[in-house]
Amino acid sequence: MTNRSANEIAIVAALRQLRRGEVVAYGEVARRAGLPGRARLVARVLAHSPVADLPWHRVLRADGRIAFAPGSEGYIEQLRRLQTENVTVVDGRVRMASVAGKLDALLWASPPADE
DNA sequence: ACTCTGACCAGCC
DNA sequence: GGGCTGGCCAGAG
Repeated sequence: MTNRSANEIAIVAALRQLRRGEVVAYGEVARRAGLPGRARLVARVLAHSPVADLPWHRVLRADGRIAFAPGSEGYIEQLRRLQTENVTVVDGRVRMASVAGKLDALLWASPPADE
C-alpha cells in the first residue's frame, strides 16, 4: 500500500472517533492517527477527503480558533455546527481547556441524536 | 526537479 | 495576547 492512503486512512479513522461536542486540534488528530507532527496533512484530508461524513467541524487550530477566515462560508458553517453541539464559541474561538469541564454539562444536557 | 502555497504547530521573543 | 521562524509534506504550475 502507499503511504499516502495509509496516512489518510489513519487520519480518517481518528476523525471518526470524535464524538459530538468533542473538539480537538489538527495536531492532536495527527497524534491520534499515529502521525505526530503531520497536522497539515490532517488539514489536507479534511479539505478534499472523499469521505463525506467526517466531523470536520470538530477540528480547530491549536489555539482553539476556527481555521477558516472569519466571516467566510466555512467559518460560519463550522460555528453553526459547533453551537448545535453545545460547544461554546467566543469570538471565533473555543476554550479548549474548558471543554473537559463542559463534559459535565454535556452529559446532563439532552443532546441531539448521535451516530 | 523546483518553487509556491497551504482548513498547521511549537518554540521564542 | 501577538509576531516571526523553521519545520512539516502533498498538490499545482
